[in-house]
Amino acid sequence: MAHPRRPALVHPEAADLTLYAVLHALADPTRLIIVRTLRNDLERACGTFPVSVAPSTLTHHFRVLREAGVIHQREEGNRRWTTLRYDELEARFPGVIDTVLRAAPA
Amino acid sequence: MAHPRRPALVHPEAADLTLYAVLHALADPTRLIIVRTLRNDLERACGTFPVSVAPSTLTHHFRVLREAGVIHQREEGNRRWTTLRYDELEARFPGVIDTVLRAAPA
DNA sequence: ACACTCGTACGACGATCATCGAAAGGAAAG
DNA sequence: CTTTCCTTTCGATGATCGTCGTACGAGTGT
Repeated sequence: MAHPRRPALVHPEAADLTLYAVLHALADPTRLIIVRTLRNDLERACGTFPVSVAPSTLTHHFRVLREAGVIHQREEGNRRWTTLRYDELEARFPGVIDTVLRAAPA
Repeated sequence: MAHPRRPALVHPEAADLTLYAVLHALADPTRLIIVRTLRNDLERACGTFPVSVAPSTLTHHFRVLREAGVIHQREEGNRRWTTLRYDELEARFPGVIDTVLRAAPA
């Protein structure tokens, strides 16, 4: 029994986010693609992001983003739906997401 | 003869900067203190930053910032003077520095 | 029941990280 | 010349990172 039950998804409170964790989460090409995609489309399933890494690597990046408070994930049947915690990030670190996305390569 | 001559300080061209390296450089409390200090005061000597790490650790952080293109350093006698490459950063990644500094804890 | 899909958990790998102490260089001051 | 000061290089440490293959669990659909 490797994983007896899917562990509950942990999302830090908005007040507990640190700028360092957010910046570190954004400082990676694959994760920045994820964030930019979510900034355009509201919600997406894990497998539908235009990235080119192995599935297990993608899971790792989602965890980094989730634990930094950048994304929110909810489960629905077989899929895991992901959204950007844009409003909370904007309230806590105003302008950071959009400024970084605007500076990021296309 | 450990270091026969002080190696010339390497500063990347503004066009060669990557957002990932800049974000990674900013994603550290000590380095963010350095950047904020330089945003206020134009130029400072290495030893005059309000940080609490060992001198050799400080040298490491300056190298990370320098190689990411965030700061510029010049030697003068015994001291090494450091400046923020603000105009170049602003031209390449508009708003990133100030937005991050505004979001950073005091 | 069966196969298929979606996404994860568990190692494992080499690479990089932040930190420090010790030693040393060069410059300045005595 | 000798001492002191500023900052570096080197080497080491333990931690974390990004990547992947493999195995698996839970849902979906036939």
